[in-house]
Amino acid sequence: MSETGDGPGRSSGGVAFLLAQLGAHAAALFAERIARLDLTPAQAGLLRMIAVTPGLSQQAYAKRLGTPPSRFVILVDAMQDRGLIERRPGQPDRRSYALHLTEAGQHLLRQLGAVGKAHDDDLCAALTLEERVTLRELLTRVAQQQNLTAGVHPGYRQPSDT
Amino acid sequence: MSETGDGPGRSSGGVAFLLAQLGAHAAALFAERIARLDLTPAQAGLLRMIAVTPGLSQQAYAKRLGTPPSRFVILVDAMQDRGLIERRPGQPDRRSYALHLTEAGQHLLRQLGAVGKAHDDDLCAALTLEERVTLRELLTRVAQQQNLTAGVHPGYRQPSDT
DNA sequence: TATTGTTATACTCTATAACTATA
DNA sequence: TATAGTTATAGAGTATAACAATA
Repeated sequence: MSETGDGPGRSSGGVAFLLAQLGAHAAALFAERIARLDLTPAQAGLLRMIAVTPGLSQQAYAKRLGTPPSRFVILVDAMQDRGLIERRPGQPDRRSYALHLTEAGQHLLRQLGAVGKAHDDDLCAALTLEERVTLRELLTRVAQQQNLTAGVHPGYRQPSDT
Repeated sequence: MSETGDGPGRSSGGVAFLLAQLGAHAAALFAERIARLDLTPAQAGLLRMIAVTPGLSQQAYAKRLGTPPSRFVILVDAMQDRGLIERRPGQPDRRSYALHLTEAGQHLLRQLGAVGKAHDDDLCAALTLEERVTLRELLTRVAQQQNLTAGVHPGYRQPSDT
């Protein structure tokens, strides 16, 4: 209601603020939804990443996700224990493992896709179909110009307080 | 590049994913910028909140920010030590303090406004002025429909891994 | 007895770095 | 000697709950 001067499209927030606010909201809502599939956002991200590019080494995935190897191991452990992914012995380098989805993992991935679609629909409930296409197009352009690689986004960093 | 079916405006990400990705990016970039003013996102948020609605009690602000009182105290301490805000004895309830910006705090707030504007401009570099207005309008509608109170957004929750 | 602000404590999450096994 | 994966440890950040002063 009471902001500074009106630049291009300001007055009640600014695009950056709206993006941060809606981004946090979307992420929180998504986490809530996939919790019903017993998945965390990180697990869902890895599931999708392996589906898109299977057979890489753990380090390769960890690097793409921006996760340190130590953190990545427990992520893989949990998903392997649940039978969602498997570690196949590396060829020819026996130090490394190649990660692949199991049958169960592929099944869960399909469920995840449905959940993601519903999530998207809910979030865009305020928009017409045309507006929604427009929004997606604008956001895509911004993301590209900002050099954000499609497919993965970094886990939210916690802004410190002290 | 390779996604499931194309619903309304899908194919390379979906609106929700783009929002989460761009939101995290915008927040990280903003944190970086205001670090030059020696401010954390939480501090910047409080500064603005006090500017908009001065004289409330600590609990009132803490509640609005969704921060537990214990966390809020150290936030206020740091900003008071820097001379940005002051605690005035509560009237008539002497248990509470009323928070206000100091002269220095108001000065920093103006700088913060300039930084925020630059941040917004950078983020929207890919868009024309018209497109930027459109984007802001669409995001505002979505935010309203999702019941997000304008002015503050919750500190990003960390999605757990294990 | 309830409430404001504060301090103390315990817990979660994360990354750095030591370790092993292959190369 | 260097690298993939793993484990151990320490640090930061968070919230819960005990505490003192005022109502």
